[in-house]
Amino acid sequence: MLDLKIIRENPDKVQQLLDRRGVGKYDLQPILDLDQKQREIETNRSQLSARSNEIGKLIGQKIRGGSDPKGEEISALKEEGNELKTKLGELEPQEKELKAQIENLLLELPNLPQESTPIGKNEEENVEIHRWGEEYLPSNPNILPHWEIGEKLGILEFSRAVKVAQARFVNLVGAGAALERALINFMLDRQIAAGYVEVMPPLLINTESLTGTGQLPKFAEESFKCQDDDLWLTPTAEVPVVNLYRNEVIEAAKLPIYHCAYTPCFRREAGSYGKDTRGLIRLHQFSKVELVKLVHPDRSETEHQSLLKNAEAILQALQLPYRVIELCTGDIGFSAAKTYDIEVWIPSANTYREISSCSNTFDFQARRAGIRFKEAGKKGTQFVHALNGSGLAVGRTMAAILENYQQTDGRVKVPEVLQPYLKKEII
RNA sequence: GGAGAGGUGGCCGAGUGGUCGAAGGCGCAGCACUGGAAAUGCUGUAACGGGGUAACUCGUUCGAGGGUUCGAAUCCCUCCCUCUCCGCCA
Repeated sequence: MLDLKIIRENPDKVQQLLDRRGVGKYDLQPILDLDQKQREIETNRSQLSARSNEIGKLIGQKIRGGSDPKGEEISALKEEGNELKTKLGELEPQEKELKAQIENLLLELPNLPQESTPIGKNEEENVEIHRWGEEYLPSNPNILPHWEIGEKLGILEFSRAVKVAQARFVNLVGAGAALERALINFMLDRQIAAGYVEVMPPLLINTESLTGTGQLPKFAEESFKCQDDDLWLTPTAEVPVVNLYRNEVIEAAKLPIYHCAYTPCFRREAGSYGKDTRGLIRLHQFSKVELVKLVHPDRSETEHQSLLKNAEAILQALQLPYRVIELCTGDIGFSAAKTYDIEVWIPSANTYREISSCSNTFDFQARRAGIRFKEAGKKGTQFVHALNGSGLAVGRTMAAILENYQQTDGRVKVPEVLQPYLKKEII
């Protein structure tokens, strides 16, 4: 959520930054109008409240001082109090309604792109930052797509998963299931060693949590919702993990907070019909190890860089070629001010595909979720900066391994760092 | 799901109709003492919103939302959550 005060004080600047996401997509004027009305009413209402409070105190004092509670003096004050109450009874609901309208509009506004986020209309204008591991590009010219080799090896079952659930689900068998577990453990072990504290949050999460991180109210169609409860299947661990601290005031000395979490993630993938219909790239359920940081605002850019490095380290250890791109203003997510995507080489597609997204949301999520910190001796509180990144998407990592490590005999070599986990050198 | 008890400031905890934004403690900050520190003493210390350059000032907030009253942390209603006991269950 954007700071209403900043919108009010710099409407042109805010509008200009929002326009970088797409001209004409967001209009601040309705918010400014409602805000002005709201403040007029607030000024008026608080004056009446002040008098009303004064009367209340006065009556108490007079009665204690020996005035007749049924006498004329007290009755006159009560009368005035009642008149004020009638007026307040009209103003209060108006003010409340205006505040709710402003809140609703603010919740629908995306984050402001960071100044340094490259300006662009869509993904075509993202900027490549660097590539890594071209020496590991596979030389085998006859690589089968991962879903074919997976089914051949009997470790991926798509049609049986469809029978149990529906399209875009997979069943992992034998070494497939073991590889998934190995990847999860390997990723967690590495990130724990890098300083992240592992958490296993609830996978069913409430509406307030999804609102706190920005998935709601705008993107309700992206998540699975339980019919009889106010609970949704988590689309990413970012949501439960960031919301662990919702409405908390953290001591500054406790920052930064680093968490890693393995969770299954559930996404409806509405609107992506026809894209990546085969394989592990786009499923309704997938595993992911997520990194979350809550940090002091002064450190957030440094922390963003190191978060990216932590995600990259996994691919380097697995010796999978990848590139890092910086998303342009037209492609960054709703809550993000700046995002780096890591894309891994997928030989069958002859291209790099997203395997991690590392975003700095600045105070956008913290303001929505009420995550603040207090510095000793300083008055008031500040919002933390919340950052998140995948470290990494497990299914896509498996896809990359099944292809990049595919041997000419149709078997798949196990990456060296995974061998201790899998207790196997080849699948 | 049934019965009972509870939810108060960064934390703990007192407070059953007015002088309560709320005692006391912890924590934190400043000062004194000290070579320095600890201990001790004194002082200060809620958040959010409006107005004001500022000093400051007005309002809101005691789980959430309604209600009673001139006046609610305190009384009433609904909901959420926590704890104890019972039931069910991996």
